[in-house]
Amino acid sequence: MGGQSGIEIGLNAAIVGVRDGQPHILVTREGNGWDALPYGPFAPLDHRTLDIGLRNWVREQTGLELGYVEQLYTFGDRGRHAQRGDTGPHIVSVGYLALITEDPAAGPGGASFARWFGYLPWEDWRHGKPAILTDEIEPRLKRWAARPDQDDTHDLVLTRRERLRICFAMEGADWDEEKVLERYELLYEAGLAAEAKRDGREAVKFWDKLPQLGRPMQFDHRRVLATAMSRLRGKLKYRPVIFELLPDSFTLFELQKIVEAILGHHLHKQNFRRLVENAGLVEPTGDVSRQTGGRPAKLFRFRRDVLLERPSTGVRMKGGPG
Amino acid sequence: MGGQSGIEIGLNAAIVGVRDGQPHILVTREGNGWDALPYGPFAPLDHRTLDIGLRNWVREQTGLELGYVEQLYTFGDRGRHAQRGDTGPHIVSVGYLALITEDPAAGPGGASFARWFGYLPWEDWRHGKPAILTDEIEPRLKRWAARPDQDDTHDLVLTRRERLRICFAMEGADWDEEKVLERYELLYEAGLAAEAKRDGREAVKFWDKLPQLGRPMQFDHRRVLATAMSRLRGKLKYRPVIFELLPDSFTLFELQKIVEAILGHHLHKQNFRRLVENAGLVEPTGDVSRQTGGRPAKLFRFRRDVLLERPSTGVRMKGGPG
DNA sequence: TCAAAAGTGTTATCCTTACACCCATGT
DNA sequence: ACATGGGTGTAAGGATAACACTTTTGA
Repeated sequence: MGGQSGIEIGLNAAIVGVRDGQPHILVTREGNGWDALPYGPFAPLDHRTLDIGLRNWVREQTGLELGYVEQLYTFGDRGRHAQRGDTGPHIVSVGYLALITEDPAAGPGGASFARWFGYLPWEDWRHGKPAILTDEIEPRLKRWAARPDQDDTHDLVLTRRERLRICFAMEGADWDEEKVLERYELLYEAGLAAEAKRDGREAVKFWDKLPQLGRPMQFDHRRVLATAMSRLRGKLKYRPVIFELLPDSFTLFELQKIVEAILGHHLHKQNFRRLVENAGLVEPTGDVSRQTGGRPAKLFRFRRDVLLERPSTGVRMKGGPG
Repeated sequence: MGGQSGIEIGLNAAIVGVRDGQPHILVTREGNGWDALPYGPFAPLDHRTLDIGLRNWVREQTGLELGYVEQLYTFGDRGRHAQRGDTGPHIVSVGYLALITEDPAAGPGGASFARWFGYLPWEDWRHGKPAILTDEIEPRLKRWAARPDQDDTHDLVLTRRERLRICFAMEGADWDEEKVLERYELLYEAGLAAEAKRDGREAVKFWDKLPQLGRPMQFDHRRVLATAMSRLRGKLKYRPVIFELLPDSFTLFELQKIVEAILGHHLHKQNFRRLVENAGLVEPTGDVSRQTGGRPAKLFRFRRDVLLERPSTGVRMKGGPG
């Protein structure tokens, strides 16, 4: 077996917060114009665990004290962490999802908040099917699916056409909001993500000029972001994680708007309210908010007791009219 | 920030298969009498990805060609990978779950199949509440909960008593079959897992003599196994992963018995059959099996098409009479 | 007065759960 | 005959999804 040399572990955090009712992530803007997630190497001599390393590192860089933190996945692909020369150590990156309540103060590294749909615009169906899907992505994916897939090393249980059907709801299939990562990875594999070109993938030769399909990111950070979005969309439905993004008190409408922003589609108002209340997720504070644009709304707070109650509670909900 | 030195990435696989209707895992028996999961270091020069590294490594050691493989979690705790002296590199371990259909041939390393409930006996409720819980674990956990928890570094959202209630169904709460990892970690933290003593944890001083609470494992492998069991119990309910453990054709009774063995409790027969059939998970092969001890049973096979259909299909099922 | 959002009420449908019962085979 | 597991039918209950409608505020 070959040598074991020069491994470094990178900790990346997709730190999600809400500003103006929209989900944002904390990014740093690099010199080459590509955004990056907050990133730091794991230093085992300083940090007892990976989680502690991540927290310490984010604190040092941005002053943020992270609350909810969840490990997502560990990626080890050579070639997706490359930048030009690539003579450094092999980097294995551990992705994290963190949820915060407030706007972070801009840290020394110049971190700032950016809308997360800027990176994955095809994931936002709140205003109907995104034009970028119909106009740009689908036609190209169809061409890609028509080619044989001998060249790629993918477990060939499914054909390209079947994968398109499942991931991108082609041929009348339903759009599965949780398949964010699968979609991004497919776009990368098809050479439609700008990162594929940067990494020197073969499939890119097939395309002449490509519009920008979502803002690209440094290293494999867009993949980490996609993983974070997948996880959050899934977890929302069976754990009360959404409240890690909200202030202490909020109206049901605010809650709904944020859930919709995370899921990327509209929900049915009346049923949403009833489900949330019946599930015992919230309790009224007694106050009302008059900033609603309409009738004043009761303010609610998260009932922390639910963490001690039923094993699974979340905001499970199918789609509905806007 | 401190130095970055001597990191090694270990790949561990909890390889699950079925023998005699019971789930087993592939283990190697080490010199000191403690079992270990198949383990190998990640060699980035040889392997393009972590998954490929794991597959190659398992192939070399056991001759097994893994099918279904899923990354579980990456653990970086110093002190839980220690063995006596501990002067080696810091080891970050990436845990995997793999499912196989057939008994493996014993590999050169002397790997063998062991019942997975041997390591986590409190997880098997198929014959009622396990005696080891009532007789050994619960009384000790109550004593542990009565002590203050100043010494441990745990995010103190919950008290020890609340954690017991949630993880171990104390005070009338329901047993959540998916909390396998949380339970094992709590036992470790309380010093009730033999690994805690090996790792030199403080809490151990509190106990005089402890019976063996499940077979311990080398390094943090029992934690990886617990993670695997948690994941499998959860995933079963929304993805058709169970069929990765079954031969091409099987009776519904065999299917049910294996699901029960994974979940650790009995299911309601009639409803199980209907749910599985209604969900379109299986189709009859046309043959029957006469090895049933009763009326011959129709043989079924997994309908691979479901992978192309509804976004979530699995064997979701609440408990029922035995 | 109107737009915007807060709220209430009702109903159809599906899924889960539970119970009752008959069928075919080997010993 | 009887034990064992295979297999079918049906009904109660709860959760979801889809409607329609009223109320209260600010502009």
